[in-house]
Amino acid sequence: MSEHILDELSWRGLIAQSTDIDALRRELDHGPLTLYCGFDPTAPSLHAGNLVPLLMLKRFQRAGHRPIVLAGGATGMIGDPRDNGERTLNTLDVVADWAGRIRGQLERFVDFDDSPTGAIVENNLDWTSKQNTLEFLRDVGKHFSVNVMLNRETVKRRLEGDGMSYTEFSYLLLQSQDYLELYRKHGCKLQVGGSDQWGNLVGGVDLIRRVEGGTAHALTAPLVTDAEGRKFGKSTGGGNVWLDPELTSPYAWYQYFVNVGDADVLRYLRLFTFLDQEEIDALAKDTEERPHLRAAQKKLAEEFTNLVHGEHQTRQVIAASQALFGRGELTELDAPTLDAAMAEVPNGKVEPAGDATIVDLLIAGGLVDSKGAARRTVKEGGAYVNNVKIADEEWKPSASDALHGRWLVVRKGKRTVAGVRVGG
RNA sequence: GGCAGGUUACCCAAGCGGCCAAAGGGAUCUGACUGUAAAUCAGACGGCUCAGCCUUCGGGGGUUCGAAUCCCUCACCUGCCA
Repeated sequence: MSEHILDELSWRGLIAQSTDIDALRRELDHGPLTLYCGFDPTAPSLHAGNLVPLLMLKRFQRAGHRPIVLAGGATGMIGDPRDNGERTLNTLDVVADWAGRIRGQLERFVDFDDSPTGAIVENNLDWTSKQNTLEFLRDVGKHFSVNVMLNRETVKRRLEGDGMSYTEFSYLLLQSQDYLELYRKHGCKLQVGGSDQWGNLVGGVDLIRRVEGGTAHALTAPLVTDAEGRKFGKSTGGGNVWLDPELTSPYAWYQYFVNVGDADVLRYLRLFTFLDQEEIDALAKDTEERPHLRAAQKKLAEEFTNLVHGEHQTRQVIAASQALFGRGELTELDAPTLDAAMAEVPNGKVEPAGDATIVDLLIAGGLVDSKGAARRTVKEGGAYVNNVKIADEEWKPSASDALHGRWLVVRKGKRTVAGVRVGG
């Protein structure tokens, strides 16, 4: 007998808050339960942090339950209130475009079939757009107490700060209505989300009880932060690590997770992979005894890249990483290996190869934003070509520097690499 | 609609006529130490044809030898009043 899904979520550290968990456990034991999680199109792609609840749906599906992934085509137009101020509304076109992209990404993480556990995809715009205002105010709004809404943490903070528009204030009602809709349409009785969603989830639970007299559940996962308390999945530079390979290349994605700190890696393995306790314990031991091998980080990066970009792509980026970070000399790489590695990292080109200086190479590879920054890098001793430190701003590569006649491997600092192709 | 306060670099935030490319903190980058880790220490952190020059302090206009700093005006934000 395999372990109960709630017990698994518990040891993985995936349960932050829940409504009556014993009642939920009984429901789960009675056969397939339908559950959902919503994802608002606030960007053209999901990011790494979104995978916590998304994988949670998959875990439930594996345990014999039916997941609904909801693209927030409607809620994305309104904006969930956040602490740091009112959002700028995106145009309808933009939201629709993003919702479509995100929907495509969501679909890859759950399995669709005709069985009772086959996933369902919904978009809340489908029911929200048809609704008229009076209906909404009478049928939904009447069940919400402004007193209670004003007591929510985010609302309080916003009222003390820059205030909040009525639009964002209403967000709770929309999400609650979604849950009610899915409860009616699919018998959905569990909503999962990040712990910042708790208020929105129980809003729906209350609405279902008031309107339908039904019992529904809510379960949140902790907000994932690193050991310093920073939000998970923020790349260096502050931006998110995106699922869309156009926004974050599979190589960058892999590298991001290879570089996770020891203090975080085991937790991430529990949160983001399907490895069982035994496997994770073994990696914990490795990290303790042979930290320099970074076995846990490599496994995390491999599993996670696999999950998001597929096996083929994962093999490519691992090969590229090994080529660039391996012990061997770059000059010893054969042409196909080098070409493949260069295809994975950011790359650029210098046309009249003869005149390009190290400053130009750093720019061409996209490693720096300006010539000033490039000079600074050289001055600081952080510029390398083919793993050789370049200390002179005026340095120019000679023809023989180009590996296999075409590539210069330009590096800034210890681990940021780009390929620069020379000549035509 | 009235009154008051505010809008400074990636973020927070000082500056209130010259010594301001603009204090301080955070973030970020580089170096040292390491393990493509963390912590720590050091440096950097608008752009360029870089010992000099150019463009920035919500937008526009003005005063002045000189303005982020003073005046006018527009926009937006917040609060109180209507």
